[in-house]
Order: sequence, then structure tokens, then C-alpha cells
Amino acid sequence: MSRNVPRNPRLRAWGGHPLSEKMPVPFNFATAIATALNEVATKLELDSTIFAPEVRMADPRHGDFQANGVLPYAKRTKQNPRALAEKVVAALPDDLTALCDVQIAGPGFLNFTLKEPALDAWLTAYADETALRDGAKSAQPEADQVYVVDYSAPNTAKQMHVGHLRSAVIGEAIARLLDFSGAKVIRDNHIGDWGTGFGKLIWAYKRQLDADALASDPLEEFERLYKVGNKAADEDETVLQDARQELVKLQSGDPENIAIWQRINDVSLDAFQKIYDQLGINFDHTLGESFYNDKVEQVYTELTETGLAEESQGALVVFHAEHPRFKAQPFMIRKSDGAANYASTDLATLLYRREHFDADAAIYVIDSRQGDHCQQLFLTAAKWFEKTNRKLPRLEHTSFGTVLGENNKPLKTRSGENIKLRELLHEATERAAALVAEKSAQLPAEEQAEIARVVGVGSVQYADLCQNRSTDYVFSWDKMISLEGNTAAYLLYAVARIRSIFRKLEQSPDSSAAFEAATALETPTEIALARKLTKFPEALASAVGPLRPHVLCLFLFELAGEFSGFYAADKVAVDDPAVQARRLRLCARTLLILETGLHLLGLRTLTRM
RNA sequence: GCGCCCGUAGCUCAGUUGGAUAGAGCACCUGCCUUCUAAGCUGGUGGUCGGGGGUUCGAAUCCCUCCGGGCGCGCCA
Repeated sequence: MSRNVPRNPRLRAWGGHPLSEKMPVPFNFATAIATALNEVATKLELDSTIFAPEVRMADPRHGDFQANGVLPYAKRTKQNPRALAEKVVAALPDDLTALCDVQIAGPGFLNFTLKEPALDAWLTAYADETALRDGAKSAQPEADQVYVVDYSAPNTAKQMHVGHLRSAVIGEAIARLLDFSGAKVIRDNHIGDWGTGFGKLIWAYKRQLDADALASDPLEEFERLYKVGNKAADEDETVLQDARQELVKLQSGDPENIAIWQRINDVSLDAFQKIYDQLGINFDHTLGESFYNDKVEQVYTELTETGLAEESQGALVVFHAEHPRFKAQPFMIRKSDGAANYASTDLATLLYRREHFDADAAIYVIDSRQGDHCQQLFLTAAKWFEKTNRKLPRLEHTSFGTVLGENNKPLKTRSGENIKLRELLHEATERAAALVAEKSAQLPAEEQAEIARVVGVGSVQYADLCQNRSTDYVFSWDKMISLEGNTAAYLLYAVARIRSIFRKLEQSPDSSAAFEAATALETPTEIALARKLTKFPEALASAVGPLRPHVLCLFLFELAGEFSGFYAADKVAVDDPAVQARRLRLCARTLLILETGLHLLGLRTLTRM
């Protein structure tokens, strides 16, 4: 019999960890409380269609968790809320009341405060990343489902710019969060490698190529050529005709044009990879629009045969008669010239993901401005899959707002150009390097450079993640790099200070032997820190559920704040071995959760800064 | 015109299945380094939650309406 299988059925429901003989402890206390309250409701024969525990994290002044469900239930069933609350509390199972004190507050709220032994048991049970991962997986109903995460997706022949930042950063964090929670994640970079712009670009490539520029900075040269071709086509009708001919030749497989196109894509992907390397992004697949060239015909055929698509003004479009807006606003799946567009390839892509990857879910990390497109895509796919007896994956448009400059307009350079991601990351690193030189001049130059890279890039990533993704956000170098408040540097600094303690004491955060002498948590700052640590599962679940990384950011910031308070109040390197051991254990767990959390967000961490 | 998002402290933002005295950070004022990294910590000032109405034990949160801002809506992706 495996000792990893909880014998207590409630513990199993909690995703509990049976390491402590004297106290079984759930991974997620909030879930445990909700489970217990539902059992009580059954025991008391409450109407389960009305009763919901409504457990949430509480203001620390009121305890660790509060359950608000008793009051509305009592109101709806015309009972005295307080009397019902007392009945519920009296019926709570012993294993829950062993974990926390329960109080009735106000008109019938239940306040749960974790007892010190429960905190202690949690810190014992969840001592490494594997334990956290197992706990997260057990708490996640979608564990083992296949999630395709579609993010980044830049266009080839152009450099990545600030407009590509959020999809890449948020998408990566979401992929990591889902993976940590037990999903089978497939990271798919759906690059735009087949646009109509290639005709103009190839036209210019054949006539105005600067070989030296191509050798030194090919992507810059492709961008210049595109502008040349675009301008020429605008000014001269015959150029436009020629450019169209180049596109037709490309699409019909002309070897010369295919070779140029291939060259452009190779160069582009190399440049993208340099950015991805800095951001810690690795895709499982890069299946761009060109990959679906031979797969759109099936889309046309099936959508026509099922009666979903119709001809309109020479194009093939889908209307949704039942929809107030999409009954008139078409979803165009084939242009009047017969060419595919991104609606066609997106439909083909979804089918491929369903059939080839067996996807249970597809997450589209795309700009909120494409909301209509996604809605039409999802609506069309739902009908198409239903009519063809296919299982529709869970489809989610994980949208995000625009990065604004301090003038509240989309962020651009002074001359009105998009800011290149390469330059943005470079400047972030430079600014961080200046700070490192000022604050940590004693460190070797090489280490200073590494710190600058981690802090600089991490600051960009964190600034993007820490705000609710649905809103636009104002980009500010000063706020981002000032390293105060809810920033990457503040969190990285907390990590570095913990590492420093272990170095000074010549101990390892991974060695449980160092913590054996630990006694019960005592000081208010010790207890506050431990209480915060046990909220990680809640924060994680709240971030994964609605795919909102900023919830995790906020938790990590608050955790780092609790740690800083503890650090200032309670010295770890004290003579008393019991006190030192228990504080060292708090440091080890804080380090574990800060690092795990930051890595989930896609940031790297440091040992010194 | 239709639709989506948004409006919370001087600034940038949390608070989204309705819950306790609406919270942070920055800025400003105030203390704290011969003690583990002061890129830190402690205390304080600061609010008609855009306006008005409604729903109820309870509304920043839900509904209605108005004001203000951003974005999208047939051949770019």
C-alpha cells in the first residue's frame, strides 16, 4: 500500500498530503473548508441546490478564510442566520477543527483561523516543488487534459516589436501555470508567414536588395524592402500588378520565389528565437499559416456542404442568423480572389489541433481588438464541429490590452515607429546594469552583467504580467526599473536575501536536516509569514482558473512583503538552534514558493544581486 | 449606428461567482543601518469608487440611465 494515498476520504478530496502522522494536512485549506462545509450541509439536510459554502481568503484581521454561505442560505430559507451558523459550526468534523479555530462573526459569517500546528504541518508536507506540483495537480479538475496554447505569433519578415510583447509574456506564463497544474500543454507559435505582403516584398527583393545590409542585419533589410515595395506599388499601378504576379508565383510553387520566401522565414525565426531565448520561451511547434495552405480546402468544402458558408460578393462567408450582430457582419473564410485569409487558416488550425493533438482546449492569447474575430471563429467552429460530429475543444480568447506610452497612446518611438522588442529588452538590461553598478559594485563584472539581464528582462516581463491583462497598461521605465513596489526586482531581491542567509549559515534550503530542531512558530512576523505561505495554493488556483497571472504576481508581492517584515523583525542567524532552525525553515519555504512562482511567470531568479 | 473594454487616493493600479471600517505601490511627511544585502523596514497624510436611479440584510461589484475615454465592425493578419 502506497503511503502517498491518503486513507482519510476527506483528505483525498482535499488533495491532502499524509506526511505528518499527527496531523494530515490539505494542500489547499480553502478547498478543505469548502468540502467540510458541504458535508455538514448534507448532514444537516440543508438544500444543496441553495447552499454554497462561499469560502474565500479573509482579511488577516478576521482570520485566514471566511465562509459567507450560511447567511444567504438562512435568509432564503427564512431561518435565523446566527442560529444556523451555530448549528453548522457544531457539526464541523474534528479533523477540520483540529486545523483551525472557527468563529461566528457578524450576522453569520464563519471565520477560520489556522492553528499553529496546522501551519507547521503544511510547512512540513509541502517542502519541495514536486510536492507543490502534486498538490496543484490534485486540486485541478482539468489535470491531464490537452491544452494548446496559441501565443506570440508574430509575422515573418518583420522584427518583433512592443505589440508582440504581451502575447509572448502572458502566453508563456499561462502555459507554465497550466503545465504546473497538471495539464498537457502544447505551445504553438502560429506565425504569420503567408500574408499578401510577400508579393511586394519579393518584388523589391529582386530589384533593390542591398547585399551588405542583408548580410549584416537581414531582418532590417527585409523590413526596408517591404516598405520600398509597398511604396512603389502605391505609386505605380504596374508595380502593383507585378507584385501580384510575384505572389501568384509564390503561391503556385515557383522555385525562385519559394526560395526567397524560405530565406525570409529562416531569418525571421532566427531573430524570433533570440527574443524567445531572452524571455525563456520554447515552443513545441511553430506551425504558421503556410502550414495550413493545403488544409483550407477541407474547410471550404465542409462549411459549404453543411450549409454554414455561403457566397457573398464573390467571397465565401459565414453569417450567424441567430446573432444580433453576426447575422449581418460576415466571417469571411475565402476572399473573392479565391485566396485564404486568417479566418480560413484559423479554422483549419483548430481542426488540426483537435485531430492531430487531440486538444481538449485551445487558448488564444491574442490582442483584445480581435474579440470579434475570435467570437466568430468560435461560433463557426462550434456549429461546424457539431454538424460533423467532432468534439469541440474548450475555446478561450485570453485577451489583453494595449501597451501605452505615458501620453496614453499606444507606445511608439518619438518618430512614431514601433519599438523593437530587441531594443526594448536591451534598454531594460542597460538600465538594470546601471543600477547594479551602483548597488553591487563589489560583485565581479560578469556576475553584474548576469544580474542586469535577469533583472532587466524580468522587469519587463513582470510589468506586463502584474497588471490585469484585460486592461491597457501604461509603460513606464521609471516605475518598472525603479525597483520599488510591486516589481520584479523587489521579488528577486527577497530571493537573493534568503539565499544570502543560507550562504552565511552554510546551510542548504533543500536539506530537511537543518530544520529538524525547529520549534513551534512564535513571533507575530513568523506566524504572519507562515500564514501567507499556506495561501499559495489559493493564489495559484485563482490565477489558473481564469488564466490571470497577475493574481499570482500580487500574491508573490505580498509574500515578499511578509518576508521583508519577518526579515527586519526576526534575525535568523541567532544562537538558539531551535529558533534558528524554525526561522531557517520559513526562509526555505519562502524561497521555494517565491522561486516556484517567479518561474511559473517565466522569470529567472538570482542567488545574489 | 451596433458591439467589446474601461472610469476607484495627486499618479499607476488591486478589489470580477454581491460581504465586515474600499486596499497596495509611487509621491509627500516620520522614524530605523558597529547585528543575516537599506534594491529594505516602521508609522502617518490622502477617497462624493464618473453622475443619478433601482434590486436587498448588505453594491466599487448586479440591473437601468446619463456623462467621459479606448478599441472593433467585408476582402491586412
